[in-house]
Amino acid sequence: MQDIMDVLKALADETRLRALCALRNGELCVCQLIALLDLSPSTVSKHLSILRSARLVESRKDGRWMYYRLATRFRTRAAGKVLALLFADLDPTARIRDDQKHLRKICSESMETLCRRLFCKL
Amino acid sequence: MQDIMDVLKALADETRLRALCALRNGELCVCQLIALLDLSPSTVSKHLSILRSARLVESRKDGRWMYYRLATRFRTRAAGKVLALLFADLDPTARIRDDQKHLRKICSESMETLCRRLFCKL
DNA sequence: GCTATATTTCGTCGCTCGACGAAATGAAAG
DNA sequence: CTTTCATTTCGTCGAGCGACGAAATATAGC
Repeated sequence: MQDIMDVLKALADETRLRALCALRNGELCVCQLIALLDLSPSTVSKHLSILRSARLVESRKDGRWMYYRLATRFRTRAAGKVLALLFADLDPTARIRDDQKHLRKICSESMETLCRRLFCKL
Repeated sequence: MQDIMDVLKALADETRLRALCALRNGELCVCQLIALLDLSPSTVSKHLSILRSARLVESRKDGRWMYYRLATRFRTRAAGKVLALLFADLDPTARIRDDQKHLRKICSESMETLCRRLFCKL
């Protein structure tokens, strides 16, 4: 029951749904998610830790960058299928379409220049 | 997006999941749900109004009793399927099994005697 | 070993949420 | 039409959540 509740509570937040949708096309660095979601690094990090606790995402550290991706094996039987259903419903929403467009722009940039823009106040 | 969020937020609460599971076998009166969930009438009523706002349940008034049942048509395409997946995962949990047992006892009683026990403090 | 930098942790603030009791509503029974 | 009773609405309180900035952590490059 707790596992199921963790998953549902993790899903019951628009920002986290946006992050999950963004990860559909493959792993992303935290700084790319910060740029996409337009929130403070600490806030984004907290959201990602909630998603990871629910086993909806997995993470991998590479040098100074931390990459997050959708989980491959889920904690509850339903989680994967629920996620697929949610994605189908979320795909056509304006917010997610905007995010996809925004994400393409973000990913076209190198991570060094992205981080420079994010952290050094230019 | 708001529709999807309403559904997910409605599902992200253990009490409301228990209520939904209880309604799988057919409609129930508010007083039966009060007895099952062991919460104050106002609290249960509030939970049910949240489920109704999300279009996960429908209601029907019959005399002095208000009956709630699972919705037949859902607001979002995913909702019905998500619910089915959740039920499959919830069914084997201890909490839901206890509720099923408890519910059989509650439903074996007439609503008059049930309400008498609930409201008149005997 | 420092320094710079990407991310997380911690503490705090304001808001939402779930709980309740009291009061309001509305249908039934007398 | 008044009373009774099932349910909902309202107001409030405490707990949890999402936001942030500051400080801590960890890795890369000098």
